[in-house]
Amino acid sequence: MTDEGDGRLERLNEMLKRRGFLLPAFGIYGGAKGLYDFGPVGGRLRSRVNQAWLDHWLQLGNIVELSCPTVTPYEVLEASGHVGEFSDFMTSCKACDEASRADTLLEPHHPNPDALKRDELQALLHSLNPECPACNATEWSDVVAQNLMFNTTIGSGSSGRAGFIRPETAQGMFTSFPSIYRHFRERLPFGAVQVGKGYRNEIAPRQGMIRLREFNMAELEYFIDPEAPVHVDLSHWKDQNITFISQGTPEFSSTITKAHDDGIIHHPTVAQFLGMTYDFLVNMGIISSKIRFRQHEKDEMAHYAQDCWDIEILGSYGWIECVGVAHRGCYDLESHHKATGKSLHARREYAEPRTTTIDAWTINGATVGPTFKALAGAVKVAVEELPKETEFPSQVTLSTGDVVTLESQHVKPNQMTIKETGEWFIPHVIEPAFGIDRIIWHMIDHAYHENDKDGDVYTTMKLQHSIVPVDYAVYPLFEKDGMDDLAMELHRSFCTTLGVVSMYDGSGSIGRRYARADEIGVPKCITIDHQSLEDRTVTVRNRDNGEQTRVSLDSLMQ
RNA sequence: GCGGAUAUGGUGAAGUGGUAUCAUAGGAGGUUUCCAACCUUUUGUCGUGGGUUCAACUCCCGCUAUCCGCACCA
Repeated sequence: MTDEGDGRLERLNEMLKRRGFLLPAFGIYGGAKGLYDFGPVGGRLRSRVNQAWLDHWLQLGNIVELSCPTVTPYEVLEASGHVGEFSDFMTSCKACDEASRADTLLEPHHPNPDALKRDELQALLHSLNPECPACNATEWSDVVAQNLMFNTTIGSGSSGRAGFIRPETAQGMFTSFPSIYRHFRERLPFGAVQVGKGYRNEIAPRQGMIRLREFNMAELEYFIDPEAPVHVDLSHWKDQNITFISQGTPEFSSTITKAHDDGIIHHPTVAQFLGMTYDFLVNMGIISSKIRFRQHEKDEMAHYAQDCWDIEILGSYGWIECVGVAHRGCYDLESHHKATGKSLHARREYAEPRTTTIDAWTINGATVGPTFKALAGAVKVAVEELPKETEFPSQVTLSTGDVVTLESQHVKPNQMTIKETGEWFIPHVIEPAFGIDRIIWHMIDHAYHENDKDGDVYTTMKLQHSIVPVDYAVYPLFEKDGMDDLAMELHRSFCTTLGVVSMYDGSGSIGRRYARADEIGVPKCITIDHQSLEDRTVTVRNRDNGEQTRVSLDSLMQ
């Protein structure tokens, strides 16, 4: 086998271009860094993976699909924290105007300038005055954050509004929370999924499909009541051994079920989603031994996250993070709630209504007001805290420090019963976020097989049948004697069947056509030969073992 | 972003101061009753902008992109 041999990655990339899986975008203009086309073959593959992903999560039964805009107002991403965090700190030389990264300038003077905050960088820059690499001057402008999001203006001219092209799909689902909440009759838990594009203006996109400036992502935002008991059956994953890396531990093998029982995975829903993610990846053809779950270190996690896992896949570029499953707490909804003042709460009804009986004193507004004027508010608070046995007149110390004497005319008995049937809270969010491009890359990487055939490399794409770009290739053995007509009839029949992709190929020898089909992973090739003309039977060739079976044409056309 | 290398048909590569070669792939025709066969024929190329020159794919400079390190990486 030449599977791990030298140059495999180069041959794979060359094939992906030649066959139209993946190509540099805008190639006739020289290409554009970090931007890729899914070509004539890859386009179909991508859309099938997207659909498979949606179908997988919709199985939960309480999930809706959303599609939110990529163009997003500035304020949304400011509230979410992206404006602050997706940035590099830049400064410019006052003499020559050359822009430099502040942390880079300070590298000779500080052990770890990356870790500094903007103000610290600026203070250090202005005290040390490093030389400009371009002109050797030592005067620097204030440090500004240069954002890694693509910014844009929504609308034009003076009425234009600052915005960004979204760096993730999640924010649209958070800002849609009220309508999702209403859709689900105000009953948690529920979730929203979205498959779409995200954009990050990376400084250095690298490694083909691994770091892109425009990428396909798929996210689920699952909203839960943090106090509600969770009923999740994790027994489904009790037998699958998976490699884990937990906080502060070396690699070890366990199952999702056990990792949750051991308290390594903190939340049962996180465990469930890790299991569902594992199932999805394996269904897509990812080799199970090349999947591992890595838990974020405490200092690696975003401050609001309660638990966070990367699902990494081993491929030609090493271990690559392809999915993240994060328990984000109430951070996102709370942030948008604070920024807008709009309610992003859910209601939790008590099992039994809680009644509070008050039997004490309150103020008589008609007399307290004129008597105490500005202090009346503080008087009310103080009076309502007095025990029922209090006798008047009475001296009371207010929260302001003032001491007042209350006469009986200032107060009146306060007797009431308050009944509360529930309370409002901000739901917590558990978010599986998938990098679809990275997953597709690894599907291809794992499906790509090279065999030695008469000294040449013979390649077969052993993609899962559910997501292959082409389901059937239909060949006339020769394009004459009516074999071509019969093949075209079968091809047309396939094409009119919903969800089936068929490819007619009459060019070249039959062996060459099989080889072409193997290279893009067509599971079944159907050949019309002379016998077909007599008895309407055809040969069906299996991609993975080359075996041929003879079946009736009409059974295929149904 | 820094350092190094590279950029020639769809793909992979040679090569030269006088508009370019090979393999493979693609189209057409023929042959062949099933795994990249063969024959004929055909399509298509020097990343981009500028400079030097009678003449630049070739030399020089800029840009863009790619690859490898480093750095960065939600």
